[in-house]
Amino acid sequence: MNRVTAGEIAELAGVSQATVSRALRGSPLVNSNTRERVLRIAAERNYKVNTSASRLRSKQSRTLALLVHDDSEMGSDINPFFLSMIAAITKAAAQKNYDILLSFQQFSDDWIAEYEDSNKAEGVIMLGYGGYTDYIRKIGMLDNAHCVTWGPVIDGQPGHFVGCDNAHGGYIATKHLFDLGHRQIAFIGDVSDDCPEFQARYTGYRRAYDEAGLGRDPLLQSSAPPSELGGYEAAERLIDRGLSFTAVFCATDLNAVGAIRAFRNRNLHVPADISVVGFDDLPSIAYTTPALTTVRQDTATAGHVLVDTLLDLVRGNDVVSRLLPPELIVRQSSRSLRADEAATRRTGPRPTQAERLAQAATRTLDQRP
Amino acid sequence: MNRVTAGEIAELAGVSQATVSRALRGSPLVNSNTRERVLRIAAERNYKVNTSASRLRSKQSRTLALLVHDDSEMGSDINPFFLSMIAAITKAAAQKNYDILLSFQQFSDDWIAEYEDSNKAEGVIMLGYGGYTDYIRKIGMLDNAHCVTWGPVIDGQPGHFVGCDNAHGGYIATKHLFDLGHRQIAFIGDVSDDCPEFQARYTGYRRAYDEAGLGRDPLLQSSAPPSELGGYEAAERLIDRGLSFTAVFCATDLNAVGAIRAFRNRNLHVPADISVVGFDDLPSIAYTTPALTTVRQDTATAGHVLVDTLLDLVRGNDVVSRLLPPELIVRQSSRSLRADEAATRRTGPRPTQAERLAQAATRTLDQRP
DNA sequence: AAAACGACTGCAAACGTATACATCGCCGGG
DNA sequence: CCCGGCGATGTATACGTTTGCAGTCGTTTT
Repeated sequence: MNRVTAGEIAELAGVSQATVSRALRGSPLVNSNTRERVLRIAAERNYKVNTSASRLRSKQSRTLALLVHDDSEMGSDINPFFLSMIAAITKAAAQKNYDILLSFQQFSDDWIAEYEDSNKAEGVIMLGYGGYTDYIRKIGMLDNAHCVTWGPVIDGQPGHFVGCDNAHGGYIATKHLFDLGHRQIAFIGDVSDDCPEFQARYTGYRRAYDEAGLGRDPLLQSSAPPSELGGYEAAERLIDRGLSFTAVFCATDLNAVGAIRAFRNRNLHVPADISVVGFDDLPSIAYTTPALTTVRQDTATAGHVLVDTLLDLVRGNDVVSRLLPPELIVRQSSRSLRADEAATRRTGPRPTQAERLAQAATRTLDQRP
Repeated sequence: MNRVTAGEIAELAGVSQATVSRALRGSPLVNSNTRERVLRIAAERNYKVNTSASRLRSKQSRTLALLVHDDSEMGSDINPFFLSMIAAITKAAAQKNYDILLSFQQFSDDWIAEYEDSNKAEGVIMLGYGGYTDYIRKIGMLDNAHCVTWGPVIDGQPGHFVGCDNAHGGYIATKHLFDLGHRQIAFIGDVSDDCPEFQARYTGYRRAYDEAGLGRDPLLQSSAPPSELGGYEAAERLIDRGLSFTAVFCATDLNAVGAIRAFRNRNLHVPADISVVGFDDLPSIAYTTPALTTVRQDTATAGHVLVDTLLDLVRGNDVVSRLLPPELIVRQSSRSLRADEAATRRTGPRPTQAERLAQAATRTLDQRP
């Protein structure tokens, strides 16, 4: 720890310690010559402001706490999407000269008080508590709590939220498939009440259907927990229903990867027989074959909005929950039916996708976990 | 921020502020009845020690800085393995009552001074600077710097390091393949001087070969940058060399995923024709088919060791760089040749793996990125 | 010429805690 | 009966900064 103090710099510069403090903080009160001299000497001596003293006096910590939810006791890994969010938030905070205090502790009632009352942080950003709405609601009740949560934005819900516009994401994903010429598009995803995000994506899917003016067979929706296995099983159920469909929108990339595996097992090729679109743009999903068309949440923007919103809250400004627009990332897993049909006209008939789908519906499964 | 101070608690408890401080910090000086009363009142009033004041007075921040390397300007994502490390480090620190200050800033010379001199943190843990040995060397020169780096541990290198025993990891991975009956085992990975980690894994691979007492064809080593594409291309080169091999050890899971894709393209099945073992146990790699046998670095232990080492350094204890034992995670991507041979004896002859490999060597590639 | 002003700067008081040192009461040994 | 010692508490100071207030000095206004 540094032994050089503002007092010593003051002595060297021939001014008072107060002037040193003002010069360093860029106060307009100090003469520019004086400021320059002080800054030069401070740099020479490698002086750094003691943040503890500064914070004590100014009563500001210029620090935000970041609480990341962690299921790892329950076996599941931390959502890899979070790494991108954590980095984005930290960088956004750094741009505003705020530090980030990281924690994976279990959430508890007085967690926020713990950090704010002790002057460790001015506010808290919560990541991964989207499903824990009951907890969050409690926090929302604390009017004086400076807390912003990344998660589903629900009208009228107390508290402050920033999230991705999941409905719009579901809409553009599904519309993309319609634009490619698909007419029967299935949906795989968890639409239970616990997961407002997935419900919203489903809502967007239906809106795209409505807009296309096509009848939608409710049996094309297959519910699945947000995991690879969930997607696998949901896809099998879809096939076994014997319905005809040429594309699937999956509420999360994990579902999509599982679905693709299920299709492959039934000898259905992606994207030749079935186009698949996912959601989340999980970084490592890029390693799958074929590369997955998906909906990305722009984490850099999310980080900035989260930090800005929290700082507004801290400063007592009015704050509204905010929805961020997602972005479609087109990769090879979805392809145009129209180009397909043209090709078919040129090359003559081949087994149609419908025939292979019907065939798949009666085939036995190969071994699987 | 809290308005309740130790002085107010003192008044309510009928003691002096000093006694309150002592009671809260568990000093043996204070009578147990008094302590109990003070603690009760403090809890009632929701009192939290002001850390700024505490740190100013005690000159200890009870905080560690965590600097994570970030290439993202250069397009590549942050290594997902880091999320697990970040969480482990943060939890390990929390157990010692230390906070973690997170940063993805560009590394700079006075970064550590910045944090230590300002009393923001007592030390720094660096993640992802394994390749930046020239930078790290500079840090190592600063004797008074409290800095521990996660990365390759090289004898005689200045500075303090904690890392995985990559040589042993390469050894157990390769030995696993020998134990399954394989005799020709290829190696894919970056063995350039820039990457001591990968060199060490290669060393372990060779040690296993030596121990097996088998001649090792140097052409079975195919160099590859640590990416999926690198693995893909390296695997193609292996096939095109026309050598015979039944297994591959890849220096990183990314290479392994690429190699598996290349094999599939050449109609070689994993693990039926070729067994593959990776390294890193990247969380999302679990979504590949088949699930990848790999070598895991135990991040929980790594977190504890990093924190303990850094705290030793801070407290002036002697510190030695430490190697952590990796662990083999067996999944379906590697299988026993012996069981295979037994099955072949039962079911009669089928095209041998060698035949398919030779066939693959002459086949043209299908389209690829 | 006095007064008012503006641009700087210094003085000194907090901020809330930790801790060295002083104090106090009490007990037991000499 | 006194004194040393011990356990428990109080007193007072220092940690290094920020900032309200007062002061200085030179210039402009009346």
